Amino acid sequence: MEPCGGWDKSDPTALKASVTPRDRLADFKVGVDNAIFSVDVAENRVLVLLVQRRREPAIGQWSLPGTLVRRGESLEDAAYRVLAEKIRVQQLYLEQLYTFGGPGRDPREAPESFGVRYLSVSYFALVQHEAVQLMVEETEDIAWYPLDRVPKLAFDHNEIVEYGYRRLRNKLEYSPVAFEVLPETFTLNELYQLYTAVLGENFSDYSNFRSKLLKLGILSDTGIKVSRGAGRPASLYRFDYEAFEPLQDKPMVFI
Amino acid sequence: MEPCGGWDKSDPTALKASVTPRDRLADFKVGVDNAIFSVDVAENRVLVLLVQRRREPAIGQWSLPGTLVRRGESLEDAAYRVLAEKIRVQQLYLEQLYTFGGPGRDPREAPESFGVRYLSVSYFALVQHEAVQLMVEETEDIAWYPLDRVPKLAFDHNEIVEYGYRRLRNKLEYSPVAFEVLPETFTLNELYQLYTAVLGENFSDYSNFRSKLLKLGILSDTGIKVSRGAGRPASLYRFDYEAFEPLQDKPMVFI
DNA sequence: ACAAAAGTGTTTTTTATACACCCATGC
DNA sequence: GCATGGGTGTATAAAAAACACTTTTGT
Repeated sequence: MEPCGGWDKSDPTALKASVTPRDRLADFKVGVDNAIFSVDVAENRVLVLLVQRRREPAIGQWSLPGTLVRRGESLEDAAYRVLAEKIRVQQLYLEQLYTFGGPGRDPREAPESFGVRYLSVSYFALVQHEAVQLMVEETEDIAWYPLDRVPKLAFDHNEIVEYGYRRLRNKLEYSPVAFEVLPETFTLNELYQLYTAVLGENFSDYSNFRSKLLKLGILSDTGIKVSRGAGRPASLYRFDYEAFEPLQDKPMVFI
Repeated sequence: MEPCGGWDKSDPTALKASVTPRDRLADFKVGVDNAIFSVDVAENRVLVLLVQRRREPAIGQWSLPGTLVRRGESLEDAAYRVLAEKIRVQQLYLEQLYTFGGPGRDPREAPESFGVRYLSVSYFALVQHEAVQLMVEETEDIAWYPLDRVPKLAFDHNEIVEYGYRRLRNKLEYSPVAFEVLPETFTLNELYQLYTAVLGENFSDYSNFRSKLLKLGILSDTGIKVSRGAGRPASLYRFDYEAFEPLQDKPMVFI
């Protein structure tokens, strides 16, 4: 992400360190923070899941749901665990986002201290908004926030949200994530709404979106018609995993 | 720049729980492994920098240059430090790649080591091959390997190389990394060779590549001609950072 | 002169964009 | 009937891909 110019950062103490390297190594606790997104199609907006911290540090502040990694637990397992603690959902997409791991924000992590370091591996998740059930406890607030109304979060979680949203837009354009988060059958308009909510109103007009997606040949018409209020009933489509398979390594654009 | 986790760092309620979560947290050593790529334009191939391990575990096996993170050292600093220990180079591009952190990925995680986990934050780097000076010590082998001849590496490093190469191709297509790794002035053919080596012979023909890049308006002709052996002398171009700036957030394709 | 590399232009095909218009339903 | 959302087609512009051709050098 950031190009780097001069790099003469060689540590003068490196020589000394090589004598007793073990003692100078940092000890880490590793945390996982999830940027969980969903799309509220009705309101045409993207939401992110926040929890209110009920412990120090940053008690009372909103933050991303996170946890420390336990013995024998993989990073991804930890991510799934926090997720399961906060929401119940059938379908979801999850992938690693970025790792934030520097010292220096916390005075207790001063270079010569013996305190442990805390590293955060962030994960990006996308869930189907309508199907999510929040696991609200009395002691903890948990809520969906529209992206444009996210408050100041604890730590640097605002940055993680930003980063995650960028990833969301890229994923929508270049991968079939949308189908991970749609019901098994859906109308093309529902798909279009999803894209519109994330990418903005002007990303493409509906009829061009239709033809482009249908031409890809990865959607199959179930033939079943469904009526959403007034107007002509729409066809229900299904994502065709078999047809997608051979395309999966090739770059593709879902605009 | 580095957020800490959203998890708590000292949990008083945890201790009175029947299963004490604090004790069940994993303790980590965090390592940084660099996938350092360069392009040998003359031989038309992509190279990755490997070192032969001098210490346990996996002694004698080839691996990516890596190190454990020290107290007070950021992840990126650690990445720059290993880099500086292995090579000397003026220009480079470096960014975080992925974090591998499953239990059991490092043999040092044996039971008798009291449950310490080894986590690897990998970094992707691209350097100018001609300008690199390898820091060869008597005790350590260090070498450039063509991608198609990379041996079985220690740990999960083959996977990291794969992942890094994928990143390299994407970066070349959608960002101006190439210019980070080219001399300040270069011929369009040198640029083309770089792209060809990474993306393969058939990614575009030379004349189309030329017109496309020139039409972007981010290269300025210095007017200086230079003769590479036989044939008509080529113009030296320079990457125009000012002209690129307004385009930098927009998606762009360098194919 | 001629091979080799640089550089220009033209033609064809494909893709993107805008938008006009028909279709099927609820009220 | 007519408003509403679903769906098809067409006309134009832009971009990608293929390739023929000219220019300038070394030998």
